[in-house]
Amino acid sequence: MDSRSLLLLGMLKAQSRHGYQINEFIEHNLRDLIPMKKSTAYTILDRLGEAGLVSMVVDQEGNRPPRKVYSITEEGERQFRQLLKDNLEMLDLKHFEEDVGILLMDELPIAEAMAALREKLRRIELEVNKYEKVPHHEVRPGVDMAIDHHLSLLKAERDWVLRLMGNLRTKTQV
Amino acid sequence: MDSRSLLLLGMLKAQSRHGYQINEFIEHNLRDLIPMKKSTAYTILDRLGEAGLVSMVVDQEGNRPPRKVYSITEEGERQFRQLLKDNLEMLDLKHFEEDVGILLMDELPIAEAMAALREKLRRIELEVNKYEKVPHHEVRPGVDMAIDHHLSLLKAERDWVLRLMGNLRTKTQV
DNA sequence: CCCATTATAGTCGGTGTTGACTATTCGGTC
DNA sequence: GACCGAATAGTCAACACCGACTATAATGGG
Repeated sequence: MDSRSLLLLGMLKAQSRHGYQINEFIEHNLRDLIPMKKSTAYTILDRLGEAGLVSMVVDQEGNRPPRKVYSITEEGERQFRQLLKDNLEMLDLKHFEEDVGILLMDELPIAEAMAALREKLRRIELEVNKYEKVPHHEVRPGVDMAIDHHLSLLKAERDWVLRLMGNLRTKTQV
Repeated sequence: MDSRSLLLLGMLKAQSRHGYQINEFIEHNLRDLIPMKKSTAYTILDRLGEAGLVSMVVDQEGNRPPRKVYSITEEGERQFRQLLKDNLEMLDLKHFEEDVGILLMDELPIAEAMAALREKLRRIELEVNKYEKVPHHEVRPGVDMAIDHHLSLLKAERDWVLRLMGNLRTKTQV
């Protein structure tokens, strides 16, 4: 996925880091936004290295386990810029696993479907509350924007489920 | 992915079909909603067969290539019902590749970022128009609901991008 | 009569991702 | 002084999914 390369290049553009730092940052700051695991990060770092977009030097302090410090190259910065523009233009059409349930909903008694949708709504509310309580992120203004994005779509989902439940209710009464 | 098993079980619950029919239906009716490819469908059908949730009989007509007709079993129907309830309750938290770009947006001159966002907006509009023109689906009312779902979220995305562009514009003027 | 298309069945290798695992050193706690 | 957790580095097998490929028979257009 290109967005993962973009993320790593972006992190290294801000400053060179060693692997542990990179994975720490992702785990602590981006966990819900872009879940990328350690092993994936290492794979992609290798690939970026082979492509000459990042370089790596070993940094040994005393007897400590050595750190491998990754930096972005000039070619990497060019690529980064292009990837970033592509990403901003991109409309990533998602396919929703939930739609399968929607599609087949009429195979279930309405009462059970409604119960399931109520549960879903509860989960959405929980998630909305969680994100609304997240404090502002100082270092990267982008983090706030991404969270706002998340929230907007969660709320749209909530509204849609509410509308759907309304429709089902009137249909039952007919 | 469980939703793919659910889809196949649901299709076979409505009626037994042979592999070609299944893939045809998905390709013609669900292409944008749940993009599942032939090879994946066969893999999952095999797995469902091993688990005893579907059965298969060969149906040879004359000299034609034989058809393998898949049917749902009783155990399959039980599983289907459970999977459907799970799916309706599910809140599938998506991770948005676009958020990587949002996150790193401040690495790009504002003019370029705005241009990219305008392009993105254009793509959203195209997609909205496309879906708004899709006629009602007679067989499965669920298809209409799923499309409505899609549209709701697309419009939420559009609104969010518009808001973001508004923010950027005022920020530039400060 | 030939050829392209459609109806029918898959298979198989490659890609991206992850979870679980393995090492080593240092700085504290019991 | 023994032991645990955090800091540091990865590796590797397994999984889901897909794209490209292979086969055969009937059918219809030229």
